[in-house]
Amino acid sequence: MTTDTLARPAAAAAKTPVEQQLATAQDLFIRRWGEMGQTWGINRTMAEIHALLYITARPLCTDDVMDRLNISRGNASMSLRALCDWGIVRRLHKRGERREYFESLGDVWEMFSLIAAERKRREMDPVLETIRQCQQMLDEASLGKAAAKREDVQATRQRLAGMEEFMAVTNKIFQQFIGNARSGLTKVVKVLLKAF
Amino acid sequence: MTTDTLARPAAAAAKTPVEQQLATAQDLFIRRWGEMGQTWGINRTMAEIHALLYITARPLCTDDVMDRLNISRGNASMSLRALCDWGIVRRLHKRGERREYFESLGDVWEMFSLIAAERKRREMDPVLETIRQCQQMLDEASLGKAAAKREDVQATRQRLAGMEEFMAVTNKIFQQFIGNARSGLTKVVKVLLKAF
DNA sequence: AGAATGTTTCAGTACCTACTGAAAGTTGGA
DNA sequence: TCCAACTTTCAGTAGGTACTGAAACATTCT
Repeated sequence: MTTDTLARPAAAAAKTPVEQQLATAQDLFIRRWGEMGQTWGINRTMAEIHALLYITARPLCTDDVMDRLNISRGNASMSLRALCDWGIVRRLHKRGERREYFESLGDVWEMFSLIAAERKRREMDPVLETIRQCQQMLDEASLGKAAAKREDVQATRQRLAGMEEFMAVTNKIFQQFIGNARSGLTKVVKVLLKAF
Repeated sequence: MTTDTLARPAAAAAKTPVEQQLATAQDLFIRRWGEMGQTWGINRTMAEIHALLYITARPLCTDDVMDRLNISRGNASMSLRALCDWGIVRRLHKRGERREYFESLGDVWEMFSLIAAERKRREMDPVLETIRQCQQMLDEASLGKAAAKREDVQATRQRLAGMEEFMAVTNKIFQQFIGNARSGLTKVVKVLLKAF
C-alpha cells in the first residue's frame, strides 16, 4: 500500500540524470511531508505544496505547482491561498511578469512559530474558554448546600481544574515561542537542552 | 451549523436538576474536546469517549459509553480499544462482575507524555528517516564534479539540512517530556519562564 | 453440555472532505 | 474600450473515513 510511494511522477520533460535524481529525492520528501500533515490535521495537498515550495527553495508559479504535483488549478489556488494565510508562504511579483510566484519561508523555526501561534488561537483558546464555562456552570449548579458536596460534582470539578492548569501552562509555553521566532526558539532550545 | 452543539442528548432517565446541570456541563466539555481532537488528527468519537471518561472521573462500561454518546456498540468497542492502545485509558475488572469497565488516567501531564511519545514514534521518526534518505540520494547524485555545484542541488541540500536540524531538536525535546511526565514538563515551564 | 452475558469483528453504508473543471472575475496593456 | 493573461470561485462529484448492526466469538455459570 505504501509501495507505490515512489511512483508519483517526478516531473515532465527531458532531464539530465542529476535532475532526475534531484526530482526523485524531492518527491520522496514531499510525499512524506504530506503524509505527516494528514495525521496532524493538515490536508495532504496543502502539506505537499508547502513541502514542494520549501524543498525547491525558489519561487514557483501556480502552473509549476499544478504540473509537479498533478493537481487541478482550483485546488492549487485554494491551497496556496491558505498557505499564505498561515503566513508560511509568501506571494511574490516578479518585475515585468504578470503571473504571481510563491515561495516558502526558509526558516523552519519561524514557520513553526507561525503555525503554533495560529493553532493556539484557533484550537487551544476555545477549549480553555469552554473549560471555564463548564466550571461556571458547575458553580451555579452547586449553589445548594448538599449539591456542592455530591461526589460526582466534586470529581468533575477536579478534572476540569486539572485540564485547565495543563492548557494554561501549555498556552504559556506556546506564547514564549510565538513572537520570539528564530532567536526565541533557538534560545529556548538551548536553555532546555542545557537544563536536562 | 454549530448552533445545535448543545442539543446532544445529555443522558437518559429521571434526574435531579443538579444531575442535569452536571451532565450538561460535561457534554459541553466532551463536545469541544471532540472538535479539537479532529483538528489534531484524532477522530471525533475517540476524543469524545476519552473526554467522557476523563470528565466523569469514574469507570464506565461499554454500555454507559454507548448510551451517553449515542454511538453503536461496534464503534464504542473499537474506540475504547484504541484508547487503551494509546495507554491513556485503562481496562478495569470489577470483582464479581462480568463486564469490563474503562477509566481514563487522571493526570493530564502523564496522558500528554504518552501521546507525545507515541506520535513521535509514529510520525516524526519516519520523517527524520526520510530526510536522511533524501540527503543520501543527493550525495550519490552529485558525485560528479559539476553536479555537486548545481545550485538547485545545493539549495535542496540546505533545505533538507534545515529541516533535519529542526526535527532532531524537536525530537530531543519530546524525549525530555517522555518519561519525565509531570515533573519534566513543569520543570520545562519553570526554566522557560525564568529565562525570558 | 447449553444458556447467559458480554466482546470483537467486519461487510455494507452514510457522511464528509477534498478535488476537479469550467465559468466568472480581475488586472494590465494596446 | 476591448483583449489577453492570469486568478478565484463554486457546483458537482470522487474518494475516503468513520459508523452501524448483526453475526461470530469468548467466557463463565448452571
